[in-house]
Amino acid sequence: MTLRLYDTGTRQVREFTPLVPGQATIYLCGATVQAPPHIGHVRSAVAFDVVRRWLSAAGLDVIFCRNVTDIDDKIIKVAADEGVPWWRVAARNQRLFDDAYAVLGCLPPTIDPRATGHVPEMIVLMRRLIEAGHAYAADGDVYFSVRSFPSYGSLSGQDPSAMQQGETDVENKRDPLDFALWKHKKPGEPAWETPWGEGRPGWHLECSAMSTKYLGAAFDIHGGGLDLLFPHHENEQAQSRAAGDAFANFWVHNGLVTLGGDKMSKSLGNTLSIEHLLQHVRAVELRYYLVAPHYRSTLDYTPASLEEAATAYRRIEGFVERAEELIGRVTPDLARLPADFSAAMDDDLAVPQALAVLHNTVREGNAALAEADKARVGERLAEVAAMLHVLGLDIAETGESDEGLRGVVDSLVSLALDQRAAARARKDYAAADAIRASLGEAGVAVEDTPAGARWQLRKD
RNA sequence: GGCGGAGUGGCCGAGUGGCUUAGGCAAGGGCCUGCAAAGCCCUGUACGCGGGUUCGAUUCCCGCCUCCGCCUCCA
Repeated sequence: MTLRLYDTGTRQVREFTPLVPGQATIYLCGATVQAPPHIGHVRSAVAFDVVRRWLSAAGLDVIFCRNVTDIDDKIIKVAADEGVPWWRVAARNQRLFDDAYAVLGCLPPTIDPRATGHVPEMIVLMRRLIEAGHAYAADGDVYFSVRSFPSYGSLSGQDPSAMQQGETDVENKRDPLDFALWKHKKPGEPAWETPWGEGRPGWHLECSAMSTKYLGAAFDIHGGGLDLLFPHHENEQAQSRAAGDAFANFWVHNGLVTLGGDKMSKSLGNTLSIEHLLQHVRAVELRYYLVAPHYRSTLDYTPASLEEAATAYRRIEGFVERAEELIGRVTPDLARLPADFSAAMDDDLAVPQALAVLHNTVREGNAALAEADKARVGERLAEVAAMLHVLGLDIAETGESDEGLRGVVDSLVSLALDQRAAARARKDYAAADAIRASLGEAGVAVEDTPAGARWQLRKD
Protein backbone atom coordinates (compact mmCIF):
# COMPACT_ATOMS: atom_id res chain seq x y z
CA MET A 1 0.00 0.00 0.00
CA THR A 2 1.13 3.53 -0.59
CA LEU A 3 -1.03 5.66 1.63
CA ARG A 4 0.30 9.14 2.11
CA LEU A 5 -0.95 10.96 5.18
CA TYR A 6 -0.59 14.47 6.47
CA ASP A 7 1.29 14.49 9.74
CA THR A 8 0.78 17.52 11.92
CA GLY A 9 4.02 16.77 13.73
CA THR A 10 6.15 17.33 10.65
CA ARG A 11 3.63 19.50 8.82
CA GLN A 12 3.84 17.48 5.68
CA VAL A 13 2.30 14.60 3.84
CA ARG A 14 4.39 11.51 4.52
CA GLU A 15 4.19 7.96 3.34
CA PHE A 16 2.49 5.84 5.94
CA THR A 17 4.68 2.91 6.89
CA PRO A 18 3.43 0.85 9.82
CA LEU A 19 5.81 0.50 12.73
CA VAL A 20 5.00 -3.20 12.83
CA PRO A 21 4.52 -4.69 9.36
CA GLY A 22 0.98 -5.80 8.71
CA GLN A 23 -0.46 -3.87 11.60
CA ALA A 24 -1.71 -0.34 12.23
CA THR A 25 -2.25 1.10 15.67
CA ILE A 26 -4.48 4.13 16.06
CA TYR A 27 -5.33 6.11 19.16
CA LEU A 28 -8.17 8.56 18.87
CA CYS A 29 -9.08 11.08 21.53
CA GLY A 30 -12.70 10.26 22.11
CA ALA A 31 -15.24 12.16 24.09
CA THR A 32 -15.25 13.76 27.46
CA VAL A 33 -18.68 12.48 28.35
CA GLN A 34 -20.01 15.59 30.00
CA ALA A 35 -22.93 16.18 27.60
CA PRO A 36 -24.66 14.50 24.66
CA PRO A 37 -22.72 14.27 21.38
CA HIS A 38 -22.83 17.07 18.85
CA ILE A 39 -21.96 17.14 15.17
CA GLY A 40 -18.33 18.04 15.83
CA HIS A 41 -17.69 14.97 17.96
CA VAL A 42 -19.22 12.77 15.37
CA ARG A 43 -17.28 14.33 12.51
CA SER A 44 -14.10 13.28 14.22
CA ALA A 45 -15.41 9.78 14.78
CA VAL A 46 -16.48 9.45 11.16
CA ALA A 47 -13.21 10.86 9.84
CA PHE A 48 -11.15 8.32 11.73
CA ASP A 49 -13.58 5.55 10.92
CA VAL A 50 -12.69 6.19 7.29
CA VAL A 51 -8.96 6.17 8.12
CA ARG A 52 -9.44 2.90 9.88
CA ARG A 53 -11.51 1.35 7.11
CA TRP A 54 -8.95 2.37 4.50
CA LEU A 55 -6.10 0.91 6.50
CA SER A 56 -8.08 -2.30 6.86
CA ALA A 57 -8.78 -2.28 3.14
CA ALA A 58 -5.02 -2.21 2.64
CA GLY A 59 -4.85 -5.49 4.48
CA LEU A 60 -3.54 -4.19 7.77
CA ASP A 61 -4.68 -5.53 11.10
CA VAL A 62 -5.97 -2.32 12.66
CA ILE A 63 -5.94 -1.90 16.40
CA PHE A 64 -8.14 1.08 17.06
CA CYS A 65 -8.26 2.56 20.53
CA ARG A 66 -10.71 5.36 21.30
CA ASN A 67 -10.77 6.50 24.88
CA VAL A 68 -13.55 7.86 27.02
CA THR A 69 -12.71 10.61 29.47
CA ASP A 70 -15.20 9.91 32.19
CA ILE A 71 -14.07 12.37 34.83
CA ASP A 72 -13.53 16.09 34.55
CA ASP A 73 -14.68 19.42 35.98
CA LYS A 74 -17.89 19.59 34.00
CA ILE A 75 -18.95 16.04 34.73
CA ILE A 76 -18.50 16.79 38.41
CA LYS A 77 -20.45 20.00 38.07
CA VAL A 78 -23.34 18.45 36.14
CA ALA A 79 -23.54 15.64 38.68
CA ALA A 80 -23.57 18.09 41.55
CA ASP A 81 -26.30 20.15 39.89
CA GLU A 82 -28.39 17.04 39.39
CA GLY A 83 -27.58 15.63 42.79
CA VAL A 84 -26.34 12.32 41.39
CA PRO A 85 -22.94 10.61 41.45
CA TRP A 86 -20.43 11.64 38.76
CA TRP A 87 -20.47 8.19 37.21
CA ARG A 88 -24.16 8.39 36.40
CA VAL A 89 -23.57 11.46 34.26
CA ALA A 90 -20.58 9.84 32.58
CA ALA A 91 -22.33 6.55 31.90
CA ARG A 92 -25.45 8.19 30.55
CA ASN A 93 -23.55 10.35 28.10
CA GLN A 94 -21.18 7.61 27.09
CA ARG A 95 -24.17 5.56 26.02
CA LEU A 96 -25.44 8.45 23.88
CA PHE A 97 -22.04 8.72 22.23
CA ASP A 98 -21.92 5.00 21.54
CA ASP A 99 -25.40 5.12 20.03
CA ALA A 100 -24.46 8.05 17.81
CA TYR A 101 -21.28 6.34 16.61
CA ALA A 102 -23.25 3.20 15.84
CA VAL A 103 -26.07 4.77 13.84
CA LEU A 104 -23.49 6.69 11.84
CA GLY A 105 -21.83 3.47 10.80
CA CYS A 106 -18.62 3.85 12.78
CA LEU A 107 -17.11 0.45 13.40
CA PRO A 108 -16.70 -0.22 17.10
CA PRO A 109 -13.20 0.40 18.42
CA THR A 110 -10.96 -2.52 19.21
CA ILE A 111 -10.96 -1.14 22.72
CA ASP A 112 -12.54 1.90 24.32
CA PRO A 113 -10.86 2.39 27.67
CA ARG A 114 -12.18 4.76 30.30
CA ALA A 115 -9.84 7.10 32.12
CA THR A 116 -10.90 6.22 35.64
CA GLY A 117 -10.08 2.59 35.01
CA HIS A 118 -6.42 3.40 34.41
CA VAL A 119 -5.22 5.17 37.51
CA PRO A 120 -2.51 2.55 38.21
CA GLU A 121 -1.00 3.16 34.77
CA MET A 122 -1.09 6.89 35.40
CA ILE A 123 0.70 6.48 38.71
CA VAL A 124 3.45 4.53 36.97
CA LEU A 125 3.84 7.23 34.36
CA MET A 126 3.96 10.00 36.96
CA ARG A 127 6.58 8.12 38.89
CA ARG A 128 8.73 7.75 35.81
CA LEU A 129 8.42 11.47 35.10
CA ILE A 130 9.25 12.48 38.64
CA GLU A 131 12.28 10.21 38.68
CA ALA A 132 13.46 11.65 35.40
CA GLY A 133 13.13 15.16 36.75
CA HIS A 134 10.30 16.16 34.42
CA ALA A 135 7.57 16.32 37.04
CA TYR A 136 7.16 17.23 40.68
CA ALA A 137 4.61 16.71 43.41
CA ALA A 138 3.41 19.71 45.33
CA ASP A 139 0.89 19.48 48.09
CA GLY A 140 -1.15 16.69 46.55
CA ASP A 141 -0.86 17.97 43.02
CA VAL A 142 1.59 16.61 40.48
CA TYR A 143 2.80 18.92 37.73
CA PHE A 144 4.74 18.45 34.55
CA SER A 145 7.70 20.78 34.32
CA VAL A 146 7.42 22.29 30.89
CA ARG A 147 10.82 23.97 30.94
CA SER A 148 12.49 20.65 31.69
CA PHE A 149 11.53 19.43 28.25
CA PRO A 150 13.28 21.59 25.62
CA SER A 151 11.25 20.45 22.64
CA TYR A 152 7.98 21.43 24.29
CA GLY A 153 5.92 23.29 21.69
CA SER A 154 7.34 21.50 18.67
CA LEU A 155 4.17 19.61 17.84
CA SER A 156 1.88 22.62 17.76
CA GLY A 157 4.49 25.14 16.68
CA GLN A 158 4.06 27.12 19.86
CA ASP A 159 6.85 29.00 21.55
CA PRO A 160 6.40 28.48 25.30
CA SER A 161 7.80 31.88 26.18
CA ALA A 162 5.39 33.60 23.78
CA MET A 163 2.33 32.06 25.34
CA GLN A 164 -0.17 34.32 26.94
CA GLN A 165 -0.50 32.21 30.05
CA GLY A 166 -0.90 28.67 31.24
CA GLU A 167 -3.67 27.13 33.23
CA THR A 168 -5.30 29.51 35.61
CA ASP A 169 -4.97 27.57 38.87
CA VAL A 170 -1.39 28.51 39.64
CA GLU A 171 -1.52 27.59 43.29
CA ASN A 172 1.24 25.00 43.55
CA LYS A 173 3.03 25.44 40.28
CA ARG A 174 6.67 26.37 40.06
CA ASP A 175 6.13 27.87 36.65
CA PRO A 176 2.88 29.16 35.12
CA LEU A 177 3.53 27.04 32.01
CA ASP A 178 3.49 23.80 33.98
CA PHE A 179 0.37 21.72 33.70
CA ALA A 180 -1.30 19.34 36.11
CA LEU A 181 -0.76 15.61 35.79
CA TRP A 182 -2.77 15.01 38.92
CA LYS A 183 -5.14 17.24 40.88
CA HIS A 184 -5.52 16.93 44.62
CA LYS A 185 -8.93 16.13 46.03
CA LYS A 186 -11.28 18.99 46.70
CA PRO A 187 -14.26 18.75 49.04
CA GLY A 188 -17.11 16.78 47.54
CA GLU A 189 -15.09 15.53 44.59
CA PRO A 190 -14.41 11.92 43.69
CA ALA A 191 -10.85 10.85 44.34
CA TRP A 192 -8.41 8.02 43.77
CA GLU A 193 -5.47 7.09 45.97
CA THR A 194 -1.88 7.75 44.85
CA PRO A 195 1.52 7.94 46.56
CA TRP A 196 1.12 11.72 46.48
CA GLY A 197 -2.31 11.80 48.02
CA GLU A 198 -5.92 11.46 46.96
CA GLY A 199 -7.10 13.19 43.84
CA ARG A 200 -8.09 12.78 40.23
CA PRO A 201 -6.22 12.63 36.94
CA GLY A 202 -5.39 15.57 34.72
CA TRP A 203 -6.77 15.24 31.24
CA HIS A 204 -3.51 14.97 29.34
CA LEU A 205 -2.07 12.22 31.51
CA GLU A 206 -4.97 9.89 30.82
CA CYS A 207 -4.38 9.70 27.11
CA SER A 208 -0.65 9.05 27.48
CA ALA A 209 -1.34 6.24 29.93
CA MET A 210 -4.10 4.60 27.93
CA SER A 211 -2.57 4.89 24.48
CA THR A 212 0.73 3.32 25.48
CA LYS A 213 -0.94 0.67 27.57
CA TYR A 214 -2.92 -0.68 24.64
CA LEU A 215 -0.81 0.29 21.67
CA GLY A 216 2.71 0.28 23.04
CA ALA A 217 5.33 2.94 23.74
CA ALA A 218 5.40 3.67 20.02
CA PHE A 219 2.31 3.50 17.84
CA ASP A 220 1.33 4.57 14.36
CA ILE A 221 -1.34 7.25 14.50
CA HIS A 222 -2.67 9.57 17.13
CA GLY A 223 -5.81 11.36 16.07
CA GLY A 224 -8.23 13.97 17.29
CA GLY A 225 -9.89 17.23 16.47
CA LEU A 226 -7.71 20.16 15.53
CA ASP A 227 -8.77 21.95 18.68
CA LEU A 228 -6.92 19.34 20.71
CA LEU A 229 -3.56 20.11 19.13
CA PHE A 230 -2.71 22.57 21.83
CA PRO A 231 -2.45 22.08 24.69
CA HIS A 232 -3.77 18.53 24.88
CA HIS A 233 -1.68 16.76 22.28
CA GLU A 234 1.38 18.88 22.92
CA ASN A 235 1.19 17.91 26.57
CA GLU A 236 0.58 14.26 25.83
CA GLN A 237 3.62 14.10 23.62
CA ALA A 238 5.75 15.98 26.13
CA GLN A 239 4.79 13.63 28.94
CA SER A 240 5.34 10.47 27.03
CA ARG A 241 8.55 11.50 25.32
CA ALA A 242 9.96 12.94 28.51
CA ALA A 243 9.30 9.55 30.07
CA GLY A 244 11.23 7.94 27.24
CA ASP A 245 8.42 6.67 25.00
CA ALA A 246 8.61 7.32 21.28
CA PHE A 247 4.83 7.83 21.22
CA ALA A 248 2.86 8.65 18.06
CA ASN A 249 4.53 8.32 14.67
CA PHE A 250 1.80 10.32 12.91
CA TRP A 251 -0.40 13.04 14.31
CA VAL A 252 -3.61 13.34 12.37
CA HIS A 253 -6.14 16.08 13.04
CA ASN A 254 -9.59 16.53 11.59
CA GLY A 255 -10.96 19.98 10.82
CA LEU A 256 -13.64 21.52 12.97
CA VAL A 257 -17.31 22.04 12.34
CA THR A 258 -18.41 25.64 12.48
CA LEU A 259 -21.86 27.08 12.62
CA GLY A 260 -22.48 30.31 10.80
CA GLY A 261 -18.74 30.74 10.64
CA ASP A 262 -18.11 30.19 14.31
CA LYS A 263 -16.89 27.12 16.08
CA MET A 264 -19.64 25.48 18.01
CA SER A 265 -19.12 25.13 21.69
CA LYS A 266 -21.23 25.06 24.74
CA SER A 267 -19.97 28.43 25.88
CA LEU A 268 -21.34 29.94 22.67
CA GLY A 269 -24.55 28.01 23.10
CA ASN A 270 -24.54 26.90 19.49
CA THR A 271 -24.02 23.17 19.65
CA LEU A 272 -25.87 21.03 17.19
CA SER A 273 -26.92 17.74 18.68
CA ILE A 274 -27.05 14.52 16.73
CA GLU A 275 -30.55 13.96 17.98
CA HIS A 276 -31.65 17.23 16.39
CA LEU A 277 -29.91 16.55 13.07
CA LEU A 278 -31.41 13.11 12.74
CA GLN A 279 -34.85 14.63 12.82
CA HIS A 280 -34.05 16.18 9.44
CA VAL A 281 -31.97 13.59 7.62
CA ARG A 282 -31.27 9.89 7.92
CA ALA A 283 -28.10 8.76 9.62
CA VAL A 284 -26.45 7.62 6.36
CA GLU A 285 -27.17 11.00 4.85
CA LEU A 286 -25.58 12.73 7.81
CA ARG A 287 -22.58 10.49 7.42
CA TYR A 288 -22.33 11.37 3.74
CA TYR A 289 -22.43 15.04 4.68
CA LEU A 290 -19.61 14.52 7.15
CA VAL A 291 -17.31 12.46 4.95
CA ALA A 292 -17.80 14.41 1.72
CA PRO A 293 -15.47 17.34 2.41
CA HIS A 294 -11.79 16.63 3.05
CA TYR A 295 -11.22 15.59 6.65
CA ARG A 296 -8.78 18.44 7.31
CA SER A 297 -11.00 21.24 6.04
CA THR A 298 -13.35 23.25 8.16
CA LEU A 299 -16.96 22.27 7.67
CA ASP A 300 -19.34 25.17 8.06
CA TYR A 301 -22.73 23.76 8.83
CA THR A 302 -25.87 25.09 7.23
CA PRO A 303 -29.19 23.30 6.98
CA ALA A 304 -29.11 23.76 3.20
CA SER A 305 -25.73 22.08 2.81
CA LEU A 306 -26.89 19.14 4.88
CA GLU A 307 -29.99 18.81 2.75
CA GLU A 308 -27.88 18.98 -0.40
CA ALA A 309 -25.71 16.16 0.84
CA ALA A 310 -28.78 14.09 1.52
CA THR A 311 -29.97 14.66 -2.05
CA ALA A 312 -26.59 13.67 -3.43
CA TYR A 313 -26.58 10.51 -1.36
CA ARG A 314 -30.06 9.56 -2.56
CA ARG A 315 -28.82 9.71 -6.13
CA ILE A 316 -26.26 7.02 -5.30
CA GLU A 317 -28.77 5.07 -3.29
CA GLY A 318 -31.29 5.24 -6.11
CA PHE A 319 -28.86 3.61 -8.48
CA VAL A 320 -28.01 0.86 -6.01
CA GLU A 321 -31.66 0.08 -5.37
CA ARG A 322 -32.59 -0.05 -9.04
CA ALA A 323 -29.51 -2.06 -9.92
CA GLU A 324 -30.18 -4.56 -7.15
CA GLU A 325 -33.75 -4.97 -8.32
CA LEU A 326 -32.35 -5.95 -11.68
CA ILE A 327 -29.49 -8.23 -10.71
CA GLY A 328 -29.79 -8.90 -7.01
CA ARG A 329 -27.87 -7.79 -4.00
CA VAL A 330 -24.07 -7.79 -4.07
CA THR A 331 -21.61 -8.17 -1.24
CA PRO A 332 -18.90 -5.51 -1.19
CA ASP A 333 -15.66 -6.83 -2.64
CA LEU A 334 -12.66 -4.56 -2.22
CA ALA A 335 -11.04 -6.11 -5.27
CA ARG A 336 -13.61 -4.18 -7.29
CA LEU A 337 -12.49 -0.73 -6.17
CA PRO A 338 -11.70 1.47 -9.19
CA ALA A 339 -8.03 2.43 -9.37
CA ASP A 340 -8.88 6.14 -9.41
CA PHE A 341 -10.81 5.75 -6.22
CA SER A 342 -7.96 3.99 -4.46
CA ALA A 343 -5.45 6.53 -5.73
CA ALA A 344 -7.58 9.33 -4.29
CA MET A 345 -7.89 7.60 -0.94
CA ASP A 346 -4.17 6.93 -0.83
CA ASP A 347 -3.57 10.65 -1.34
CA ASP A 348 -4.19 11.73 2.23
CA LEU A 349 -7.74 10.38 2.17
CA ALA A 350 -8.93 12.62 -0.67
CA VAL A 351 -12.56 11.69 -0.24
CA PRO A 352 -13.85 14.52 -2.47
CA GLN A 353 -12.00 13.08 -5.46
CA ALA A 354 -12.97 9.58 -4.43
CA LEU A 355 -16.59 10.68 -4.45
CA ALA A 356 -16.16 12.12 -7.91
CA VAL A 357 -15.16 8.62 -9.04
CA LEU A 358 -18.15 7.22 -7.23
CA HIS A 359 -20.56 9.62 -8.88
CA ASN A 360 -19.10 8.97 -12.31
CA THR A 361 -19.53 5.27 -11.75
CA VAL A 362 -23.12 5.83 -10.71
CA ARG A 363 -23.76 7.81 -13.88
CA GLU A 364 -22.36 5.03 -16.03
CA GLY A 365 -24.41 2.55 -14.06
CA ASN A 366 -27.57 4.55 -14.63
CA ALA A 367 -26.85 4.67 -18.34
CA ALA A 368 -26.38 0.90 -18.36
CA LEU A 369 -29.62 0.55 -16.45
CA ALA A 370 -31.46 2.57 -19.09
CA GLU A 371 -30.20 0.10 -21.68
CA ALA A 372 -30.98 -2.85 -19.40
CA ASP A 373 -27.39 -3.98 -19.92
CA LYS A 374 -27.17 -6.43 -17.05
CA ALA A 375 -23.48 -7.15 -17.38
CA ARG A 376 -22.52 -3.50 -17.26
CA VAL A 377 -24.97 -2.76 -14.47
CA GLY A 378 -23.40 -5.58 -12.51
CA GLU A 379 -19.90 -4.23 -12.97
CA ARG A 380 -20.83 -0.71 -11.94
CA LEU A 381 -22.87 -1.95 -9.00
CA ALA A 382 -19.96 -4.03 -7.73
CA GLU A 383 -17.70 -1.00 -7.94
CA VAL A 384 -20.17 1.28 -6.24
CA ALA A 385 -20.78 -1.24 -3.47
CA ALA A 386 -17.06 -1.53 -2.80
CA MET A 387 -16.60 2.23 -2.68
CA LEU A 388 -19.58 2.73 -0.41
CA HIS A 389 -18.21 0.08 1.91
CA VAL A 390 -14.87 1.85 2.26
CA LEU A 391 -16.64 5.08 3.12
CA GLY A 392 -19.00 3.37 5.53
CA LEU A 393 -21.97 4.34 3.40
CA ASP A 394 -23.32 0.89 2.61
CA ILE A 395 -27.01 1.02 2.03
CA ALA A 396 -27.59 -2.40 3.56
CA GLU A 397 -25.23 -1.85 6.46
CA THR A 398 -26.55 1.45 7.71
CA GLY A 399 -30.01 1.22 6.20
CA GLU A 400 -33.17 0.70 8.12
CA SER A 401 -33.78 -2.95 8.90
CA ASP A 402 -37.38 -3.08 7.79
CA GLU A 403 -37.16 -6.08 5.50
CA GLY A 404 -40.15 -7.87 6.97
CA LEU A 405 -42.35 -4.83 6.99
CA ARG A 406 -41.28 -3.96 3.50
CA GLY A 407 -42.60 -7.26 2.20
CA VAL A 408 -46.03 -6.55 3.62
CA VAL A 409 -46.10 -3.01 2.31
CA ASP A 410 -44.91 -4.18 -1.08
CA SER A 411 -47.91 -6.48 -1.41
CA LEU A 412 -50.28 -3.68 -0.47
CA VAL A 413 -48.68 -1.13 -2.74
CA SER A 414 -48.66 -3.67 -5.56
CA LEU A 415 -52.42 -3.93 -5.32
CA ALA A 416 -52.72 -0.22 -5.88
CA LEU A 417 -50.13 -0.24 -8.64
CA ASP A 418 -52.01 -3.02 -10.44
CA GLN A 419 -55.14 -0.87 -10.35
CA ARG A 420 -53.16 2.05 -11.68
CA ALA A 421 -51.67 -0.05 -14.47
CA ALA A 422 -55.15 -1.14 -15.45
CA ALA A 423 -56.35 2.45 -15.49
CA ARG A 424 -53.41 3.48 -17.63
CA ALA A 425 -54.05 0.62 -20.00
CA ARG A 426 -57.55 1.93 -20.66
CA LYS A 427 -56.13 5.47 -20.79
CA ASP A 428 -58.05 6.57 -17.74
CA TYR A 429 -55.25 8.87 -16.65
CA ALA A 430 -57.38 10.72 -14.13
CA ALA A 431 -57.87 7.50 -12.18
CA ALA A 432 -54.20 6.54 -12.60
CA ASP A 433 -53.02 9.89 -11.30
CA ALA A 434 -55.42 9.76 -8.41
CA ILE A 435 -53.93 6.45 -7.30
CA ARG A 436 -50.42 7.84 -7.63
CA ALA A 437 -51.42 10.91 -5.68
CA SER A 438 -52.90 8.99 -2.81
CA LEU A 439 -49.86 6.74 -2.63
CA GLY A 440 -47.81 9.91 -2.57
CA GLU A 441 -49.77 11.21 0.37
CA ALA A 442 -49.06 7.95 2.16
CA GLY A 443 -45.36 8.55 1.58
CA VAL A 444 -44.90 6.21 -1.36
CA ALA A 445 -43.20 7.60 -4.46
CA VAL A 446 -44.04 5.89 -7.74
CA GLU A 447 -41.77 5.76 -10.78
CA ASP A 448 -42.58 4.21 -14.14
CA THR A 449 -39.74 2.27 -15.69
CA PRO A 450 -39.48 0.18 -18.84
CA ALA A 451 -39.96 -2.84 -16.58
CA GLY A 452 -43.11 -1.45 -15.05
CA ALA A 453 -43.88 0.75 -12.09
CA ARG A 454 -41.63 0.66 -9.02
CA TRP A 455 -42.13 2.33 -5.69
CA GLN A 456 -40.08 3.50 -2.77
CA LEU A 457 -40.68 5.33 0.45
CA ARG A 458 -40.18 9.03 0.05
CA LYS A 459 -36.95 9.96 1.76
CA ASP A 460 -37.30 13.69 2.14
C1' G B 1 0.57 40.01 20.43
C1' G B 2 2.32 34.64 18.90
C1' C B 3 1.20 30.09 15.93
C1' G B 4 -1.74 27.77 12.11
C1' G B 5 -5.55 27.53 8.23
C1' A B 6 -8.82 29.64 4.51
C1' G B 7 -10.88 33.08 0.59
C1' U B 8 -12.71 29.08 -6.47
C1' G B 9 -18.40 29.83 -11.20
C1' G B 10 -25.81 30.85 -8.11
C1' C B 11 -24.45 27.45 -3.76
C1' C B 12 -21.33 23.29 -1.71
C1' G B 13 -16.61 21.53 -2.75
C1' A B 14 -11.68 19.50 -5.22
C1' G B 15 -7.45 20.81 -7.87
C1' U B 16 -3.58 22.49 -11.11
C1' G B 17 2.06 26.78 -13.97
C1' G B 18 -0.50 26.13 -20.03
C1' C B 19 -3.03 20.08 -21.59
C1' U B 20 -9.61 17.00 -21.83
C1' U B 21 -9.28 23.29 -16.60
C1' A B 22 -13.19 17.44 -10.82
C1' G B 23 -17.72 16.02 -8.54
C1' G B 24 -22.39 17.34 -6.26
C1' C B 25 -26.67 20.67 -5.59
C1' A B 26 -29.54 24.40 -7.97
C1' A B 27 -30.83 26.65 -13.00
C1' G B 28 -31.85 26.56 -18.43
C1' G B 29 -32.36 23.45 -22.99
C1' G B 30 -33.03 18.47 -24.94
C1' C B 31 -34.19 12.98 -24.87
C1' C B 32 -37.49 9.58 -22.47
C1' U B 33 -42.87 9.70 -20.33
C1' G B 34 -50.08 9.97 -21.42
C1' C B 35 -48.34 13.50 -17.62
C1' A B 36 -44.88 12.97 -13.95
C1' A B 37 -40.79 10.89 -11.30
C1' A B 38 -36.16 8.80 -11.96
C1' G B 39 -32.32 8.66 -15.45
C1' C B 40 -29.22 10.23 -19.60
C1' C B 41 -27.17 14.30 -22.92
C1' C B 42 -25.96 19.59 -23.48
C1' U B 43 -25.11 24.69 -21.39
C1' G B 44 -22.69 28.06 -17.62
C1' U B 45 -16.03 29.78 -18.35
C1' A B 46 -14.78 30.77 -11.69
C1' C B 47 -10.47 31.25 -8.89
C1' G B 48 -10.33 38.04 -2.49
C1' C B 49 -7.31 42.79 -3.97
C1' G B 50 -2.57 45.09 -5.79
C1' G B 51 2.18 44.23 -7.52
C1' G B 52 6.20 40.83 -9.22
C1' U B 53 8.58 36.33 -11.59
C1' U B 54 7.32 33.85 -16.33
C1' C B 55 6.33 33.10 -23.22
C1' G B 56 2.06 32.12 -19.93
C1' A B 57 -0.50 32.23 -12.96
C1' U B 58 -6.26 30.72 -10.13
C1' U B 59 -1.81 27.74 -9.25
C1' C B 60 5.10 30.49 -7.55
C1' C B 61 7.00 35.21 -4.76
C1' C B 62 5.90 40.02 -2.06
C1' G B 63 2.36 43.28 0.09
C1' C B 64 -2.70 44.13 1.49
C1' C B 65 -7.88 43.05 2.85
C1' U B 66 -11.42 39.66 4.98
C1' C B 67 -12.71 35.26 7.63
C1' C B 68 -11.74 30.99 10.88
C1' G B 69 -9.09 27.94 14.60
C1' C B 70 -5.47 27.54 18.71
C1' C B 71 -2.66 30.23 22.61
C1' U B 72 -8.13 28.37 29.39
C1' C B 73 -11.99 23.19 29.09
C1' C B 74 -13.46 21.68 24.03
C1' A B 75 -13.91 16.44 18.37
